[in-house]
Amino acid sequence: MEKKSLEILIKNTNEFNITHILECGQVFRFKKHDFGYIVYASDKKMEVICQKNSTKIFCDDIEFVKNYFDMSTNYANIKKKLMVHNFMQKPIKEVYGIRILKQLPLEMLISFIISANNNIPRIKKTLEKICEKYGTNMGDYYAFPTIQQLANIPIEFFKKAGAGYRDKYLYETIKMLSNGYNLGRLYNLKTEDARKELIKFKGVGRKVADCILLFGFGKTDVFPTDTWVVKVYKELYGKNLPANKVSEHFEKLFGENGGYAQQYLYYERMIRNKKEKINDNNQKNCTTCGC
DNA sequence: GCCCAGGCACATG
DNA sequence: CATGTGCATGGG
Repeated sequence: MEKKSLEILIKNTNEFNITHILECGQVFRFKKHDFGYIVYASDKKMEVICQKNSTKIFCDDIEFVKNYFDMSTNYANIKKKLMVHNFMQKPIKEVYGIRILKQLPLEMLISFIISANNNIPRIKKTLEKICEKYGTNMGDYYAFPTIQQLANIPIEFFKKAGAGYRDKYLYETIKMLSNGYNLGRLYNLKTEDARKELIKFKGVGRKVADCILLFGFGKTDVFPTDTWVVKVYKELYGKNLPANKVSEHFEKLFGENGGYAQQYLYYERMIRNKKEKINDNNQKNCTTCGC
């Protein structure tokens, strides 16, 4: 019983670049293929075909796709506002076309608890194992587990899946959820109040809460600060500041567009590090040119 | 072996 | 309020 697959065609512009959207660290359940990507979100699967001038997305629910990729927001307008600040120009030019995906709050809560002091490949692997074992079988993929399904997971499984010491944070958080905590209520709270609520969960501090607020609840006035953004601040202002102070600084500077600015700064800094590493390795391995 | 990764909980000044 | 420490685990 194959479901009918519908198609949406999106022109590649400075406001839509599928690689930058997926690789900028806001989403973990996707796989790269030679034709493009397959993206899994809540209980949906999206097949992304990359072409020269456009991107095709196949899914059985086109309205879901439009909402997921935030297609009703005017990104050109947002970028214009961000580029008032000179230091934003390079990141926006380098990693153009980022959009903030509208993801499932439950999936963000679990994903970003796992993300703390972790690396992206391992975060991906851990989430994949959880979905494969406990998510609903959708035929050729697995949905993200519901609260009821998550509540069936023994704590040992989280460690086996690679969550490490975060196993107890996941277990405690899921217990709170299955005892009736209403995550959806946070949509209607002001950012500051919603953040206080999220920090009540084990394994959720300021940074993890801000990622959930931005990627799960669409609160674009938050500016999540991780180790890379701390480096960005150091490079811009010449001094180190604790992460919460860095967040406060940029949230004041960018206001309602802080989340968009953060994605550009975070991703550009991370890409730059990756390039530097490759250069270092090339130098080490180079035995012929004497460089 | 070392250091680091989309930090947090917890203990202590 | 601020600062310091331990933490599972895999990759470079």
